[in-house]
Amino acid sequence: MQDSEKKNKKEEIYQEAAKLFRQKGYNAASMRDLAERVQLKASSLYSHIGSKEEILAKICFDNAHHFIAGMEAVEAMKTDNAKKIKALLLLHIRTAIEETTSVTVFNDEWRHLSEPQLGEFILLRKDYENRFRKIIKDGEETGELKKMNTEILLYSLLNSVQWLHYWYKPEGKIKQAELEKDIVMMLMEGIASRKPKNRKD
Amino acid sequence: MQDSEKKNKKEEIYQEAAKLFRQKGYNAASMRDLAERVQLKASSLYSHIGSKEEILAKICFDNAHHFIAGMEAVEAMKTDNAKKIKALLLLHIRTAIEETTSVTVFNDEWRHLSEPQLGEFILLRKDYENRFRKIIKDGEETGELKKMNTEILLYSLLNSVQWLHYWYKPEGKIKQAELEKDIVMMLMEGIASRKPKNRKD
DNA sequence: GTCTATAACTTGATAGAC
DNA sequence: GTCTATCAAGTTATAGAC
Repeated sequence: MQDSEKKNKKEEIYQEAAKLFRQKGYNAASMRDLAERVQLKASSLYSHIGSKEEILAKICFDNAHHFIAGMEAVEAMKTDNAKKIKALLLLHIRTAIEETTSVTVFNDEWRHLSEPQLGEFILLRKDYENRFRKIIKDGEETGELKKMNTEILLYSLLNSVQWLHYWYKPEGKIKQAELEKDIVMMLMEGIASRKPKNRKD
Repeated sequence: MQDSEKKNKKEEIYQEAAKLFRQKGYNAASMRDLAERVQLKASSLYSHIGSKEEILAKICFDNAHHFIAGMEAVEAMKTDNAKKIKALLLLHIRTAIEETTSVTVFNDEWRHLSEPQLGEFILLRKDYENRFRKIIKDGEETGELKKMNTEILLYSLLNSVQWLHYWYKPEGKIKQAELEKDIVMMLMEGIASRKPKNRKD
């Protein structure tokens, strides 16, 4: 089974739609556009899918559940909070690399969902953020993390890894291992080099 | 002159358009929408502006020039590179707070520009990034910055401050001074607290 | 400058033949 | 399941009266 050529048309539509939504944005992407890319007429799409928004919803909720599953795995880890945060950063980095297209749509286009799906999606986001916030707060209490505003810390971390797809090209020069190492180092220890001012050792 | 009420209609249209583009995204925002908000019929808008895209272009290029002007000021500073980077972070933070709406549209909606404006805009972006990259490289050479991949450092810094508007509310609890202090500290020195393991002083 | 009317087009989605 | 034909609604923008 040469998986790249034929296989399931429905699957092909979903994948091509994600690419299209990513390239043009949800609203600028038309069903005629999409149909052409899967070599169908626009009306034929509706034998496979229910509506344009159904495609967007599937992409958004699949990714939301993926991140929540990752969060559950991290919460179950028996380690300190700093390691849990590192694990979450890696979850974001790896997903951004392995599922670039769909995670981009998830990140950028979810707001074009309409109610009641929009509300449900926002609840899932909030749930994820709350559980991330809990780990940060625990880390602050144990003294693993610097004393600073929890919200600033939470969202600065998220921002750093949530928008990777805007510049990182998996096929480019930077390898995944280097990306993971440097981002984690930078966020945990900062960009400034330790000043060898009062060195003793 | 009660600046909030009457004044210039053209100015009002631009400001309201920025709000609308931010709320709905450029494509989902209609000229009828916009007209209603400035209490005109859609056709009357065209006595003040040339086209929908002209509004988007103005927002995008105004902001691009603002950031490039800020970059020029920083380049002219007679300080080390770490301080220049701090100054650029503050430029982003302050702009995000003071010009939330327009900087959001600038950040999120520029890709809906059409050629040749799109190409020109991308050149301005690249120029800004190149000049930022130069400061980082200088800082790496002098040993002010940790040794890590320059691209990762550049874009992680930019990501952290470019997407502030997604969570920071100027009218919320966190004050601007705290935001500036914590973000700069976090990026320069990381989130992990110095371990008091081998303390000597 | 603002309006009504409308041109010219694109949108998501459906009906029904094959 | 795919097609042609089409609908109803929405889009930006213009023409021309006032």
